[in-house]
Amino acid sequence: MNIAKVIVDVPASSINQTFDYKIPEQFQDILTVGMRVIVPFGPRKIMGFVVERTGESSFDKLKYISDVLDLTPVLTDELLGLGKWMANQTLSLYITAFQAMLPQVLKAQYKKELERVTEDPLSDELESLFAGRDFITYEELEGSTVSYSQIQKAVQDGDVVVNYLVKSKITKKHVTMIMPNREPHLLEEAIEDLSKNARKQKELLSFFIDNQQEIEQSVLIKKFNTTSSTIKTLLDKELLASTRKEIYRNPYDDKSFEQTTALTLTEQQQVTIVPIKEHIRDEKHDVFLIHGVTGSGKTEIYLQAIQDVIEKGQEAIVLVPEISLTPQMVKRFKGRFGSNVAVLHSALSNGEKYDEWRRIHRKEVQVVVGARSAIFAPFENLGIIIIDEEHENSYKQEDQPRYHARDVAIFRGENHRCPVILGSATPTLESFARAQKGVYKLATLSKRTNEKEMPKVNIVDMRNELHEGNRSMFSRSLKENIEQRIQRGEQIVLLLNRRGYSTFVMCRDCGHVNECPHCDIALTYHKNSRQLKCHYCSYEEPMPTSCPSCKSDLIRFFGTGTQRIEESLTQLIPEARIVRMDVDTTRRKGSHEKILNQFADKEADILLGTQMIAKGLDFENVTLVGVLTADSMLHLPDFRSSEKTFQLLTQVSGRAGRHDLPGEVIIQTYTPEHYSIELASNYNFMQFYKNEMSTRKTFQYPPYVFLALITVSHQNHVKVVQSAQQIAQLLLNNISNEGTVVLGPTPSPIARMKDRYRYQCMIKYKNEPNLRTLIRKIIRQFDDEVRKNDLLITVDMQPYQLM
DNA sequence: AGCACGCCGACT
DNA sequence: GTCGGCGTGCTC
Repeated sequence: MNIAKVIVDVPASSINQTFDYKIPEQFQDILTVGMRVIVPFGPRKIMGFVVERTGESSFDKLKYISDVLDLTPVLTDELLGLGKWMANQTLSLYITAFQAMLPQVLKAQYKKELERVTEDPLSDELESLFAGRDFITYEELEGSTVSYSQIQKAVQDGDVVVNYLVKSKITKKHVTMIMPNREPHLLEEAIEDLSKNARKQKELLSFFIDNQQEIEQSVLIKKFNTTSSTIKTLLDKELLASTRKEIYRNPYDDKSFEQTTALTLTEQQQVTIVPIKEHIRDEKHDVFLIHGVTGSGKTEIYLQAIQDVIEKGQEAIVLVPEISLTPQMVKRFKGRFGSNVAVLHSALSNGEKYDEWRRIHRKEVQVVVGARSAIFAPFENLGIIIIDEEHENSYKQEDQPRYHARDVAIFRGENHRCPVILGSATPTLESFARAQKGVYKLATLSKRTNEKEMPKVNIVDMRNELHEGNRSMFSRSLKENIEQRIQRGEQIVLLLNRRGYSTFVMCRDCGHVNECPHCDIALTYHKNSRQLKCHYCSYEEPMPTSCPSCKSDLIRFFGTGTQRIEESLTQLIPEARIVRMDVDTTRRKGSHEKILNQFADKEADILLGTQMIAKGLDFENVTLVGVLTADSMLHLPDFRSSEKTFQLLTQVSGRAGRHDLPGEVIIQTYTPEHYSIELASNYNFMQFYKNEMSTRKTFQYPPYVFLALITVSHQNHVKVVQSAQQIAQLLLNNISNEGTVVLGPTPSPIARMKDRYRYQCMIKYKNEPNLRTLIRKIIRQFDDEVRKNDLLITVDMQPYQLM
């Protein structure tokens, strides 16, 4: 077993296979499957993952592994299998799948340097560059006048060598610990020997006579109001000793969470949790879909199920959508399980993420709460996996590997024979249909734990407002209600559903719209910088003063940013104190929490924001929720737009009247008759499900069919169309089932991005067992084009964003 | 992907 | 002759 099969860190389809290496003697005992290694690959050195140990190889000129990077495997056997499965499912590369399962800092970085190996004089240029040193980096070389062939010659002559370095950017945080280095009685003697002036030294030594333990240097310095030089003197005399100890960054101070205990469950909660607990006890896999209205106590069910898992000595993964947005969620888990919880989310720094990951890896915690990628937590004894707000599309990764966390969760649940819980007030049609078919087990929580009714929802037809001369963004009813709440000292949440709606610039005379010169998309106006920016590339230009097309100066920006709403709201209701929450105001770390705390402390009457305020927020004083434009994303080219609208309206309505005060919701819309708006206002999920399912059936969309989306892009328009047509033709010629439909090629909804034209083919299929193999085969035929002519082909086996 | 190698035209 | 540009093929 002295050969290792390695997946190397080269993201190219021609390298998507294992490479065999001999294991040097000194690594024979320690090298295990799942570890990262450094291997020679051609002339350079790169990182790779060991996926198998074997005794034989069909390749006869094997090289040796150069180095081993880990003491314990970073990928368990299960995760290796998962990575392989995921790569096959999503048609991505093994190396990409493995990297996606690990924290960023474990990714290798590569450097090249030139080393001088001779005393003989080199060429003048090289000599001045080395300037007496033995090494120079390639960055220095690039900025110099030394030519490539000059180096080549020096290498050939054996005067210099090129070193290929593999660096890992692991950043461990250390503290210095101080401890006594002598028996107490010897320290006593030492105090006697010290001069009278050495007061601090004596104090320190007598401290260590009483305390034989180690103590952090910085704490010691503070405690005795001294400096590191005093300590150093004692260290030099070898009376004290010091070690460097690695510490974890703890983004949450565990002590600050008030401890909670299990609540008594309602009857509905009880009925729901019993079968889950049985599955935990019997180590049986099944998927449970908990369809529970907002406030029905889903989280308490999660917590009590996890309690069982912990008591069995097993582990739990909880996925929540973008957790930085819901500090309240973290609080609930930390409050119940304390320091037994690791938290992984996008707002953490890379170092913090790595620290949390290591706490999981070392089995120092049993629970992880986190966003999408937390599904890869390296636990080996999972007892439950929970996906809260199951319908959220942030569970789908939008770059390679394009996986859906729900699928990964179910795969892991099968591996570990443990239940997977999906929870939502508005489940996806996919999941709910599976529950109806009995594939998932459905549990319904129709009652709120506090027995309160859901807030009443009023729909305002904005067309009437317009007819009656109200051209503002606020209906009379909404304005009156806001004023009323402010008078009563209650609070208001206003949602601007901005997707597909932002502020573009248009000429009122000729209708000219300023577009990005590199992408087929209107530029967005940013007030702060007075610039027009493209959201897809980095292009920006100053706001024009006259129309570039007809020179008219009637050029205005249209649409509705939160900034504009805030301005007009202040005009309308001058006494209102408003806090705004959107991408602009939450960019800085911690600003998110700051805004929410400000609102919670009643320093503002109105919280105005985009979708990010729709989820998980819970303020007891909020009695009015207003949705400014409910239908703004209804007309996007996306078959899920009705579903997304229904979900958003239902979620945001749940923000009102969660406590003693009754809540009310006002939805403004230009299409009040649309079923997704009407049914959201009645909280009628079942009817929405039926309606939407029948449209999905008519137009053949999921869950009735599966989708696959192939996108082709290139600078040359003709080339894209040609290649996309060829791909569509190859698909058509080779599909095995008559029910399979190949649509397109059609231009993507954003037909050009970063100067590249984009065309797509959509495949709708019910049963096409060889589709993945077929697509892979077709793409391989374009390998040459991809490499030589900069053609780009991407495949999404489960598209959520059709852009 | 990234690197070496080899061929070619251009230039001191 | 020497330099840099690009196409080709290989990486255990």
